This record gives sequence, structure tokens and C-alpha cells, in this order.
Amino acid sequence: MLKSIMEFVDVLFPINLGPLTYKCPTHLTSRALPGMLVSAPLKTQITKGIILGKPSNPEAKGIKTISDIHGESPLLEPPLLKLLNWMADYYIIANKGLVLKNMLPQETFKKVKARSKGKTEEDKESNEIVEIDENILSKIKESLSKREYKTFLVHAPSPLYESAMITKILPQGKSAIILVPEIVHISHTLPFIKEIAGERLCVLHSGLSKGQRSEAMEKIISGQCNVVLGTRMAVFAPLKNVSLISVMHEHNSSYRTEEGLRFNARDIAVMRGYIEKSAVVLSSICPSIESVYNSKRNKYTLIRPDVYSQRPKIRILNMRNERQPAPNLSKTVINEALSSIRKNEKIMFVINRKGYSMLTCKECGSTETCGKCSIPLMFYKGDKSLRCHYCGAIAGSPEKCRRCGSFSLEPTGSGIERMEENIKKVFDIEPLRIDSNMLKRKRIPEDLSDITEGKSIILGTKLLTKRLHSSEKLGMAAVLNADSYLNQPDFRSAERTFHEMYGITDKIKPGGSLFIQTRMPQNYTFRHLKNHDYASFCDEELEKRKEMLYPPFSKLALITFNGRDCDAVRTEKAIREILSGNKALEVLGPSVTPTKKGEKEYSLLFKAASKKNLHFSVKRFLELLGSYKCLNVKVAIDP
DNA sequence: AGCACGCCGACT
DNA sequence: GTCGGCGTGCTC
Repeated sequence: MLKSIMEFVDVLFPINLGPLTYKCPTHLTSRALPGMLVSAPLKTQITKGIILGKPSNPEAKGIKTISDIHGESPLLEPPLLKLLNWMADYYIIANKGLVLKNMLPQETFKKVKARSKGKTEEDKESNEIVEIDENILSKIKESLSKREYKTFLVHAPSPLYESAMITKILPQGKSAIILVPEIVHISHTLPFIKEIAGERLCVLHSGLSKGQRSEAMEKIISGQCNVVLGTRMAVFAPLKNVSLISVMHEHNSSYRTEEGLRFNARDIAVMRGYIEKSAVVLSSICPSIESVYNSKRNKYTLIRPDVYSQRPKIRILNMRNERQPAPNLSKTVINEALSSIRKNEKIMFVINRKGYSMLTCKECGSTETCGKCSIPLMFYKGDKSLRCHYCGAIAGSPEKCRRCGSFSLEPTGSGIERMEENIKKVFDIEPLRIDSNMLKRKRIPEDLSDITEGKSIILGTKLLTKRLHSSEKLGMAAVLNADSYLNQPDFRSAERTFHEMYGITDKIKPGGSLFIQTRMPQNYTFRHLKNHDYASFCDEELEKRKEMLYPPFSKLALITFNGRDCDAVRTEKAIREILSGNKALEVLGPSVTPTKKGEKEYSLLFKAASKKNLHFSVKRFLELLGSYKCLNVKVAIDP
């Protein structure tokens, strides 16, 4: 006799595993709908999971029976199930269970103890007012009322504009998701949304305690709250009928996950919007190159408010010509800094390098490098150590050169520790130093002026420029080693440099200046930065990406693997096979790098003309590679 | 032989 | 994630 299809269902657990087929007892079949939360025996215990849908393997032997079905309506509505399936496919080696684990916090599947209280975001009154021309947002409103999918790219004139815009477009009574890249951004955005959403608003991010998070999830599932403000996890908030998804500071790389399932919440937001038929609003002062390109191809609708906002001057200093009274400090920067200090203004120096300096031998000219990674080691003056910034190796500083044995090792280049010394010498002022060591010891302050303690010079690594916000604006700022940003071996380095430098201008008074010290002032990034001309920068950057066939003109996948069965010969063989007859595919590597544990890690970059080709090639390559075990393979799509 | 420990693969 | 199976190596 044929088994009734409804007797069996596929269940997905929040673990790195595909769906498993279970029998459904007759008294539960009426509620056995896709997306329902269920309890089912897995190995020796009862585990919670969700029903994915029709049975994929009803003939499997040893099928067990579902223990219970929880609730009356699905935890994951059809759109989120669709998104889950899409993600498992798009990110290639993602088991559906792993996607599920990333979609819902673990409290959903495990009991939580008494609801613990933690700190909640404080409402801070925003004293700055932004004028917004509502007409310019009429296209978004129109789209919202029609309930159609459309993605808008708002090239905002200021960060404040992005927040204020929300109050104009948030639809009354309808559900919405508002994403910010980092937890610190939540308190800046919250007052604006609270003003319009009130009790309908709930906050969702990884800084919440388990209790708070399950409380938030409860409010979302029950429908008590239908506006969710949060970090990338909020893109999966189980809201019904999402009408608006806003991604603020959309260019920000914090939307990417670095570990586990690698995804970009901005891309997920667009796909969820497409599935849910909602309006997606990506906004940024400097939108990502991909988004700009999508707006040029009319995939996104570009909105560019014509609002005048007075911005600080950006001045590019050619360090080849500049007189440098101290290393990394040009005469111009010193003079401008002194005049700011005289006016009682705060100033900031940014140096993108930790430690004191590198050590170079005067005799043979060799620089001390890491034995494993062969990159220059950094000398730390405090504990007289030599450290590798890549693998983290720490050694005592040597007395003599490892190459020639001479005792004349001298510091070359300047890290933050050495800059601190230089600044003390030049200005006779103790700067306030902010780097990752300091942030580990103290909490990250909400406001920079809370910790300046009357100090006028702030010196920090780029952490400072990203994390810290200040109510008191700076008189001037200087990026001391701008070239170290640009010289990163990454096709996004120019874009990132523009974003980072431009981001600093938000912290400077109108009428103040940002100084950029560089040895390549003619570089197009600096040329356009000087004119605040992001559009021209994008045009030129897109030209270059097109020439080099980098995204958005190609699709990339980064494949890494390690383990005892790594084999260079077989890897090469698999590469040769995958390349044969596929002209639209390019494979860069393999490059072998040591991991932090000391074993070898292979990495390969697949570059294909189309997404389809990339997927096909990566899957085929993994099959070829999969014939031998003990490989720990990871695939990052759009790395 | 007896057992502790760690790694690996399967889980319906 | 979490369990059992199995190999390694140490101890009685």
C-alpha cells in the first residue's frame, strides 16, 4: 500500500545538517505545516527543530516519530522558508540546518531561565535638526503603498539624514526592519524611530542577554512589536508582511559575517525584500561600489537629496615634498594642529599601525620578520617584545641582527607607540592614546568627550575613527599614514580608503580640516576625496574594476581548506580539470598560509563571469576535492 | 587487558 | 550540537 504523503515530513534542526524525514502521528497531522516548531528524537535526545516541508526520503530505514508540535502558527512563515532555501543554495556548502541556526537565536530552540534584566538603550535626545524635503522620498512612499518590491539607494548627505529619513518613510501600522551595522549605532538611531513607532518598536542585537533576546523574539512573534531595529541578525526577524527593510550605512563591512556561515546582511535584506514584496532602502553617505553599479543598471532606484551640508576641507599633503620635523608629522600638520590647540579645539591624529616600530639592521639592511609568515615583525617598547600582527607570535626582542649578527638594530617606521613619543616631543602635550589594548581594558565609551579628560590631542588607530562618536567636534584631524590603507592587497582597498577618510570628516567642525599625509597624492582616490566628489571616484573605480574583471564585473568565491589530507598535487589536478573548457573562469592560487594553529591552509580564489558559472565550478571543484576526506573546507561567496 | 582521552562522522 | 565508535597510549 502507498504511504500517505502527509504521514511524513522533513524536519530541520539548528545544526550543520540537512533535513531528516520523520513520521507524523495522526493527532498532529493537522498542525504539521511548514515552518512549525517541533520536538523530535535525534540520536538519544529530544531536540527542537522546524518542519521544512514534504518528506525527501520517506523510504529511509529507522524513521522516527515527531514527539510534539508547538504553537498554532508557523514560527517561520513561507517567505522566511524561501529565504532559508535560497541562502543554502547561494552560499553553496551551507547545510540548511546551518542556515536555520543563523536565522533564529538559540533561545528559540532551548529553554531559557528566568528573564534576566540587562542594560537597555538609553534614549538620547537629538539636538541637531535635519531638514528633509519630503517630495524626494515620494517614490519610496509610493512603492510602500503599492506593496511592491523595489530597492532604493539613498545617497545621503549626512549620517543624520539617514536617521531622520526613517521618521518620514516608516509606514504607520505596517511592519518594518531597520538595520544598522554595529550595536553602537542603535542608540544613535533609536530616538528617531521611537518618536514614530513608540511601543511597536523592539531592539534586536547580539549584545542583548539571552533573556532579553527571547523576550524581544516573543514580542515579534506575537505581533506586539512590528518594527525591529537591530544589527545583521535582525534581517531574519520573524515579522509577518514586512513592508519596509532599511539598511543604514549600507557600505559598512560589519554587515558581513566573518565566521560560520559567511553572508552579507545587506544582500539578504534585498533578497528578503524581493521575496516579501517590500520596499528596501539602502542608505549611506558613501554607498558601496556594488550598490552604485546596481543603481546605474537601474536595478536600484537612486535617490540623491540635493541638500547642502557644509563639510570640512580635505587637504592632501605630499610627504615627498613636505618638510617633516618629526617622523610622520609634516610641518603643515604641526602648524595647523598648533593653531587649533591655541583656539582650544580638540584635534585627532590617526595612525593605522599598532606597536612602536619595525627593527632594521643598520649594517645589512634586513628587517626582522616572522619565521612563519615572513612579514615584518613589530617591536613593542613596553615589554620589549617582537610580535607578528598576522599570526600573533610573540618573541623577546633580539639584541643583534638575525641575518648578520651585528648589534646595530634601529627602529624604522612608526607605530602608535612611537607616534605618542613624537607628539610629546613636538607639542609638549601628552596625547590621549586609543587603541585596541585600551578598549579591551576599558569599556568603549559612548561619547569621546567622556574620556578626553581635558586632553587636547587624541591619537588612535583606525578603531578610533570607526567606533568613537563625539558630541564635541574636532578642530582638525590628520591621517598620518594614509598609504597603508591604500596599499592593502585587496580589490576594495581604494573604496575602503575613501570610506574611512570621508567618515572622519563627520567628526570635524564645519570649517575645520582633514589632512591626509601620503606619498602618492596623485592617486585618484585622494584626488576625488579632496573635492568631496564621490560620484567621480565611483566612475573611475568602476572603470578599473571593469579592466581587472573584479566585482561587480565578476563573481568571486574564496575557497579555503586545511587538514591532514591537504595535497598540493591533487589540488593542482582538480584546478586543471575545473579550468579545462571553461573560459569564463579564472582560478587564483592556491596560496598556502599558516593558520594560527600552525598547520597549512590552502586558499583559492574563483573568479567567474556569472553567478551561474561560479556556482557550477565551485560545486564541481568541491566534488573533485571531496574524494579524499579530512579536509575542512570553507567557501565564502562575494568575499 | 583495561581504561582514559581525543578525534571523527553520523544523526531520519 | 551531541553522541557513540574507534584508535592511541598509558597504567595496573
